[in-house]
Amino acid sequence: MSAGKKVVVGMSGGVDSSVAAYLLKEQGYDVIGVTMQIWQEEAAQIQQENGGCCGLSAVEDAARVAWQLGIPHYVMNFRQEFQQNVIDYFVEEYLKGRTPNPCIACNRYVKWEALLRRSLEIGADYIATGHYARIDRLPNGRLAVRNSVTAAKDQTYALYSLTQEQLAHTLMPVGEFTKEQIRRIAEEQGLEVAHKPDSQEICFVPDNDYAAFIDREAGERVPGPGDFVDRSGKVLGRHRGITHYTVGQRRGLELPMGERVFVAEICPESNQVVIGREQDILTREVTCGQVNYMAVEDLEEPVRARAKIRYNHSGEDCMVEKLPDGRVRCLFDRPVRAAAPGQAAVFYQEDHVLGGGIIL
RNA sequence: AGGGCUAUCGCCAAGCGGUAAGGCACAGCACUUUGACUGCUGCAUUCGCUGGUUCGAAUCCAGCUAGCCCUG
Repeated sequence: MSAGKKVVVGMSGGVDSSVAAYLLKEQGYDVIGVTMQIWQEEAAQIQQENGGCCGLSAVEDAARVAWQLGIPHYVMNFRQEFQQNVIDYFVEEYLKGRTPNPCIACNRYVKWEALLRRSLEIGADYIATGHYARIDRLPNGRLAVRNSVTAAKDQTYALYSLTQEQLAHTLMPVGEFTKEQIRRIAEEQGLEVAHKPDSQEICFVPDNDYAAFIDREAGERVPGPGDFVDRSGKVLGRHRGITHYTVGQRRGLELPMGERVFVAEICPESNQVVIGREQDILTREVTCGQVNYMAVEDLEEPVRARAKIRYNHSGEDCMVEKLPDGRVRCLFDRPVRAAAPGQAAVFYQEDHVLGGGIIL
């Protein structure tokens, strides 16, 4: 069934996508390696040092792996798409006092819209990535992303926005293995990237100082210092600008309140950052917009599910209900902490993705 | 320039003659393919200053300085 099928593998130069390419080739696919160029050269050089997941620096590594595997390798330029849908989005969200997840935007707009479209244009049947996730056909006929065999390496959270059409043209061969197995396969194949460190942090922010990055990108538009206030409006101190904070944050507040305090809310209009105690950042309910349904076509009735409100979240049982206006309300069995507007809430049933949306 | 009270880490705060608790803040590390959270470690050879008593004082005494309060 895989014979002759053409698949474009997005090769970042890391272990995962390298092994993905190897596995597909072994399975008989006609594999083409593609590395996406997504940001400026200068930044790429800096990033090279920390082994980013999606850097230009990766081109050389990817090309070498492709050569070793005996598959063609191309570089595609997606800088504009990345700038617009990931970087600009990231900056705009912070300016609005929200907390974006750039990986989700990158997956949706760059990997699965731009890369998939261009791959189909050049005659490919699928695109493949090195994500630790699997795609299953459910009894109801729908395609859904499912947890990888290794819960520790699950990446389904960042893939909730994929459409049926996109899923039908996607392969994720790495999802059948554990990270250790993948590294071992890379070693066995003599791939130099076998021991490359895992990527982390935001790939396009070289020094991990995202606030400074926003300062550079937004320039004049960056809001200046303002007041830290408590829930009653009492001024507690001065903050360095709302882009430096995110809901649930504790460190860096420089507020000796005698007990641990957190950012409870960010108000762009008044340029205030509301400070609260542990209990103040707990919530039982969250409303989401920009909903994508995956395991179901629509949500007729409220259903039980387990929701993750951030990438690294074990999840919390809840009731998911579609509102008349199309938004979705999530009622948790137990309070969740620091649900940040801008982050995604992804709903799971069993081990597959039911759908998800952006927290309002 | 009458009386009273207080002066211990950036903030708060234990200590009451036996050789400086704790919390918050802060820093580093760990964790982490988003921002966060979390965890671990570190953080006053010194107790407003100067003398005195004592084997030994942040703890007792005296003076000085500063702040607060009450009377003028």
